[in-house]
Amino acid sequence: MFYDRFRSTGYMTNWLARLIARAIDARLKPIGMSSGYMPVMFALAHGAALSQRALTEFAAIEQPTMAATLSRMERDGLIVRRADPDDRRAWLYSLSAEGLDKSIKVQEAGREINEAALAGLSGSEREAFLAALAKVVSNLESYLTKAKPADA
Amino acid sequence: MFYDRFRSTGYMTNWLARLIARAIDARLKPIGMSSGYMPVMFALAHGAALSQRALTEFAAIEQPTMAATLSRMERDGLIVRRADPDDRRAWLYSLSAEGLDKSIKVQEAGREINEAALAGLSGSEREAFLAALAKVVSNLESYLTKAKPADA
DNA sequence: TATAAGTGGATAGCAAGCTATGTTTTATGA
DNA sequence: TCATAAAACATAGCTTGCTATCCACTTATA
Repeated sequence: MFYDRFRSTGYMTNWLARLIARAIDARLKPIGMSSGYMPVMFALAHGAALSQRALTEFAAIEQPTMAATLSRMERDGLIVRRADPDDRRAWLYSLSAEGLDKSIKVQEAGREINEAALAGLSGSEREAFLAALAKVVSNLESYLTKAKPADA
Repeated sequence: MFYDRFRSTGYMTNWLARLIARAIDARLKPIGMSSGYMPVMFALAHGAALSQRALTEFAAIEQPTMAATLSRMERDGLIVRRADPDDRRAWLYSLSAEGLDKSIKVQEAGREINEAALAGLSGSEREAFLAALAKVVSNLESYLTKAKPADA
């Protein structure tokens, strides 16, 4: 029997990620935001001022991706940046008044979509699912770091 | 206690999808392919000739995304297309000799990454994980189709 | 204290998603 | 039959992600 993509972690995960992003974007677009902004909104929600580097690590994305995201968020008036007084290379980002206000809507949207996603799963099924997700992420992380030196 | 993104389906799923895509791309790039080609490679692997519409449905993506993917695959010599004799609007896509040859590598890469992803999970844990993924995808599908008419 | 190495960001260029919209052909129905 | 609706594909424009590379500034070291 050949490859059943509905039983492929890669296929299903990609599909699910796109569906969730679409659902989030549908909720956030009317208030001028989108799914890529979420990690930044969460990181800065309590008034923190973080560097691009810190935000990049928080969101677990690559630095140029974060740079582009921050640039769009600044364009949209959600964040402000000031020079880091201790390092002339760096900037410190924080939420604008508008961004702080909207960060509540972002949390609501996140909770709503997560709840819709897990509908019909029991408490223990949810626990098992989230635990498996964490395990699989960790597997892939080590798979990717292991692959690099082997090539060299 | 505030939002724990490591227990958010949306966050973890997005993270996992990116990790898997990276792992796949690392395997496929040396042979001139990438993760977005996979559904098409699978759909056409046994010599089928399908329309863009059929491929779009198979891959569960939007039509313009498939159009762009097919255009890159044609550029890379993996597929050929001929006019549909029964419908002058449509094209029929199939794998080139090179594409057919490479489709085996794609399946191998898919199996390898899926296995790496699920490492350390027991048989029943894998079953539960895949079942939960299917359930959550189906939840999101109906959430999205439900949301539209409510807005109108 | 110079120089070398390392770090924070910026930029270029591409892939893979999406929505919205246009064009051509096919199908329907009054 | 002919007008209209529907379908297949193309195109524009945007977001979010990646790798590779460069510049400027800091830090470490000979």
